[in-house]
Amino acid sequence: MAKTSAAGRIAELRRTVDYHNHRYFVVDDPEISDAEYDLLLRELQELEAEHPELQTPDSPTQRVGATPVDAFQPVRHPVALLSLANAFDLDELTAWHARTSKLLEGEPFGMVCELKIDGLAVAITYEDGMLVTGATRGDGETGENVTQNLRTVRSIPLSTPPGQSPRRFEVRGEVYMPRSGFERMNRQRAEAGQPLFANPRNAAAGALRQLDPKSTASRPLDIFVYSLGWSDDAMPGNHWDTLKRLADLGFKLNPHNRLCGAVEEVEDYFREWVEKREELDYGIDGVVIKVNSFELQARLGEVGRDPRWAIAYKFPATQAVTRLLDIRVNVGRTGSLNPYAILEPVNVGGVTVKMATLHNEDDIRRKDLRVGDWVVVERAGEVIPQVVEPVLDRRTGKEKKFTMPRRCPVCKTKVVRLPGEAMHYCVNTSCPAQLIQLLKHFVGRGMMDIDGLGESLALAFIEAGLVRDVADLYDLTVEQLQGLERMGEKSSRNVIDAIAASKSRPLDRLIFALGIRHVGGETAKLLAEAFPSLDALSKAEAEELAEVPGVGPKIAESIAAYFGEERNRRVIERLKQRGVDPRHEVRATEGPQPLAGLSFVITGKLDSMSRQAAEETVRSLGGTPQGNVTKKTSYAVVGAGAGSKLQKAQQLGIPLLTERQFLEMAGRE
DNA sequence: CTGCCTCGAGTTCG
DNA sequence: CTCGAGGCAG
Repeated sequence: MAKTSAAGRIAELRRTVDYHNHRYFVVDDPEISDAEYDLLLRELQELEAEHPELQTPDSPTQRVGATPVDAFQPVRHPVALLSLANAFDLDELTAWHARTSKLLEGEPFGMVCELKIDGLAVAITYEDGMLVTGATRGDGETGENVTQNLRTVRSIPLSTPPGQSPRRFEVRGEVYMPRSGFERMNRQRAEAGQPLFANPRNAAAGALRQLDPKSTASRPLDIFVYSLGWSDDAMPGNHWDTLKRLADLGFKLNPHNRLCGAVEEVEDYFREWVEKREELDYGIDGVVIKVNSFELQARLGEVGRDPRWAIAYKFPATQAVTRLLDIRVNVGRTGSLNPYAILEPVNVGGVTVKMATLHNEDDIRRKDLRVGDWVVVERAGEVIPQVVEPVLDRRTGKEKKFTMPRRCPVCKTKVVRLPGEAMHYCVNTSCPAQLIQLLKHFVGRGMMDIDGLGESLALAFIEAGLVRDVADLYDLTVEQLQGLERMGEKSSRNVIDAIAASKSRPLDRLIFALGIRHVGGETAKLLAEAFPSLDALSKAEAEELAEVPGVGPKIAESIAAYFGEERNRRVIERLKQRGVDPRHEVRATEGPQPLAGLSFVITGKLDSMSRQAAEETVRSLGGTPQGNVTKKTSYAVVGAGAGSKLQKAQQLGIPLLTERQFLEMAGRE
């Protein structure tokens, strides 16, 4: 190929590759396939190899070309990267807004809201349309030169459109690692036996500090540019328009930036993202609010190192450190001894945490938790707090190791731990602790569903000696209840009525309500299908029970053992005498079954119905609702605030449905 | 025996 | 929601 035509083709290829690179990595909307892109890139590489004199540093082939360095050189920032003052609640935000209004003498001002990305701040300088330097934030004054590594981040342009950008300018942004990429990378590292990164932020920091740019290039880094650091040409007079200019120049901006007029809109923005943060493929730890006009920013100035024209509004921390005051033990319905932590009250994610479950003795030992330790408590996304780990640096040596009590804390019976099992059990079936838990279970939703009978009333029944087993409930009278604390005639009457109404619960609910070990709602349904009455079930031998699909030897043995106990037989007998003896009814399947053979996972909050109702809908139309995403899942229905299940579904490539699509499928729309 | 998948049990705060 | 454990297919 003649030299001139080669030069022409190279220029054309660079434009085309740059364009598709931008579509793929910045706009996130590719126009051509990966294979087509690779072909173009390869052609460019070959031509450049044939004509080395035509090579330029901004060519898309030159992202990873540099040789490893020994150390990073310091880079002084011409304009310091400022830190931001933090606001932690709405009051502080309101106060900031009021202060700013006052300083501006009541002049109205627009604000730009941005997500505060959990990554690393960088400053990237361009000269004559070419990327020349990339540096970390460092202390704000001086950072490290990581140009070669930043060049490998595909969403950072190596050059900007000629003639449109200032001769020299600096953009600032946050380099981060997407969660999906982080997980993929950690999986690979695990397979390769390499140490894992604790979180995407550490992984991104590690990637940026690789001395060999080839290592950086293999990590899934990305960037959101959030401001112009400085420029030697005129740029727009406010932040919002500047961001738009930067997007035009090919920089990747966060799509959720928003221009707001009133402080209420800012609060809405914040509240919106507290809720939706889990939906993003990257971590955010708050929102940043900036006064839009540069002129007003200049008038507001700075105090110390913090600009007065911007504030970072932090999300409530999802982790906190507090003191583990004590480890106590509860007795569950099955007799299991459940250790839990008493914590020095601490605010985690906006609520005060005083207690957290510790699961079992092994778990405590694995984490090496000791009474008196300072511990990290987490409440990330989920509602339930967890004790994550002890803070070993703060140990004094006075902490005490925990051992499971040898006797039941309630009835003092010796506890048993079967070989191979994680839990300790109190085997005394008439232990009062178990009775209260069993009673609570019996009356609960999904079982006998007795309205108005909660834990405190159940406890009162037991303490007053009115109830010794679940059958006693059906002998209670209005007069007896009125004798109890805080029980008037009306509420007593309601409770008695609710107890009477529970006699007509279906058989499977009653089986579930009995609280037989290993028998939950699902297994109870299977049993009710196979044995049409309580009588039939109680007479079944273990072998017969194990015939039921879904019931194996363990469950069968547990059921047989339950009905083998004299005490339980008496309770069953008395329940029957009191009219609690439902028969399994074979419900004819009716209506169309458009979802037959399909399985659904409902995740997040739906607008038009509860999750239970949605699961019931699936079942009634012939489908199977699932609790967890597996590769056999046909669809995941995604509501608001979906979390780990959504992630899993995406990983496995399970088709996702919006609530609307789901309703259409179910023929409810 | 191993590796799914499913089910059961316990769970915090307001 | 998470862990542990049971059931079952390969």
